[in-house]
Order: sequence, then C-alpha cells, then structure tokens
Amino acid sequence: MIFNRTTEYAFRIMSFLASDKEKLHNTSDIFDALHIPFRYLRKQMTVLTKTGLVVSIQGKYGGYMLAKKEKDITLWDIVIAMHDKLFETNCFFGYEKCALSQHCMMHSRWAGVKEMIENILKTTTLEDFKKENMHDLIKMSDQ
Amino acid sequence: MIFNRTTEYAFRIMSFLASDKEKLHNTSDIFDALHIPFRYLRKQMTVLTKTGLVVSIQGKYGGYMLAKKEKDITLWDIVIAMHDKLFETNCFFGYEKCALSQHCMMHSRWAGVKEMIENILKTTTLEDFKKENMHDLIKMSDQ
DNA sequence: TATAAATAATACCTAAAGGTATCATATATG
DNA sequence: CATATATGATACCTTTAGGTATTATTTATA
Repeated sequence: MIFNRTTEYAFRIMSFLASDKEKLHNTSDIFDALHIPFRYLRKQMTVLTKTGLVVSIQGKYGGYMLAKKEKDITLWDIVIAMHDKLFETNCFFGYEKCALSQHCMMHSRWAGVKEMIENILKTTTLEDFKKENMHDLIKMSDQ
Repeated sequence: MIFNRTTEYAFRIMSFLASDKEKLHNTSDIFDALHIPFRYLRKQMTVLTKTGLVVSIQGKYGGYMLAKKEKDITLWDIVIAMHDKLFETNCFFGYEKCALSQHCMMHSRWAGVKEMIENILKTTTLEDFKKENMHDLIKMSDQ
C-alpha cells in the first residue's frame, strides 16, 4: 500500500464521480458502488467538499458532484487534498537533511522513483477513468 | 514516507553495520551514530536478529554484526524482514482482485512503478553503503 | 564465583489512522 | 409548514505503529 487507505478511497470516489458526471450522487449511491465503510464515507465526502474537489448539494435529493471538469482534476490534486505523507520526505532513509547537502548513494536512484510517481500523478486526470473502464473495475472488486 | 519508519530504521542500522563489518557494535554504538530512540532500537535489534539478518553476541562485550557478507544482503531482504506492507497490494486503488482479472487504466503504469522500486531494492546490496558514504550521511542528518 | 555490562523477553503506554454514533442543519415537496 | 431525506459537525471508539519500562538471562573477567 503505497498510499494510505484514505487516499485510495479518495481515488475510488473521484473516479466514480467522474464516471457519470451529469448525475448528482448521494452517499448511498457511492456506497453501493464502492463499499467504503458508510459512515467513514460520509465523513470523507465532507472532507472532499471542503478541499474544493467536489461540490455538495444539501437537503432532500442532495448529493455530490465533481467541482471541475474531469480533465482539470489530476490524481496529484487528490493526493495533496488528502495530505498523504508519501511526498513529505525525499531521503530514502528518511533523513531530513539529505536533500539539502551532500547526497547519499541512494539519492539519485530514489529521486528517480519519486519523480516517476509524481509524473504519473500529475499527468493522469479523471478523464482517464470514465465510463466502462471504471464500471469494470468496480465489478471486479466486488467478486 | 514510502516505507514505514521501522523499515527506514532498519535501512539505517544495516547500513551502519555494513560500514564497519569487523567490529561488533553494541546498541549504544548504534544509538550514538543513528539516534534512533534507544529502547526502540534495542527492541528492533532483537527483531533483526530473529530474522537472521544480524547475529547477536550476548553477555559483556557482546553486540551485533551482519549475519552475511554485505554483497549478499539486499535492501529487498530488509523490507521483507520488516514485513513492510508496501508490496502487499498491487492495484493502484487498493482493490484486491485487480491484478487477477481485467486490468484498470492505471494498472500498467502502476505496475511500472512497483517494478522499478522492486528492481532497485533487489539489486542494491549493503556493499553499496560502505565506509565514507555512510559516515557522511550520518553526519549530515546530525546537523 | 561475584560483578558488570551486554542482549532477551515481556508488558505496558502513546499517537495517529481508520471507523462509528449522534445530533444539527438544509431543502424539496406534499 | 410538516416531513422525509439529504449533508454537516462533533465526539467518541478501535486498531496499529511506534515507543517506554522492567525484569530475566548471558558471559567476560577480576
């Protein structure tokens, strides 16, 4: 598990919302599709709302939808919104100062890993997760 | 922090032991060099001993040394010994079944990341962390 | 053989992530 | 305007990783 569980949940939720942008999805819809623990999902939806990634409509027939177009939301945006600590330190050994002065043997190799991950996250948008692809994925996890 | 803290500690400890294989290092030596919380370090040294990565000598003037030659201990061995959950799931979204049936949009890209990390860990041995390099690194983190 | 100095074993404590429960607030519609 | 059904806020519970404390065991050597 490279990302923490909450970040993975956010990926799933945002991808699901992207799969059918027109409709407003309430928590039960999302729960039925993704089976994230219901009350935790409720809480996380308000977090996603506060970060500005989704827009909520309160009251009867309310729900959630993406705040921006799919192509304008990257996976990187989601990681940042979830405050995932993955990108907190740069040093392979977790040394704070490693990046600032002389580099250790691992440094360049590890920098390559982080760069690759960052690059994937920054260039992948929710546009890449629309329709069939997402539904297939959800069905699979359900088996 | 891609690896958990305990795994990072293990990387530091094993690298330190590799930096001067002849001498037997006791917990105080390792603590003076790495400043891992002393009592936690004590505990972790016995874990490393039980996994077979290090050999301990009990009694007065006892301590720890690598169980094998530096070139025969990879970073991968250390990750496995620490039961790091990094490589537990393969799916970007954390879906258990993803790898087994149809693959999601992220799958090949993410498989590339994991493969790159695994490759680095499996091909880097403690031989790469000997002498000056390690001492410099430790000094840096101390500032 | 007594002692000092090391590791081993075990139990407990703490902080953070993940998850649950309850009550408050918003709003469409009869 | 009452009600049903949605989200918002808040407090609390649980699990796990990380860290601490205490006692037991080992062993070199005076």
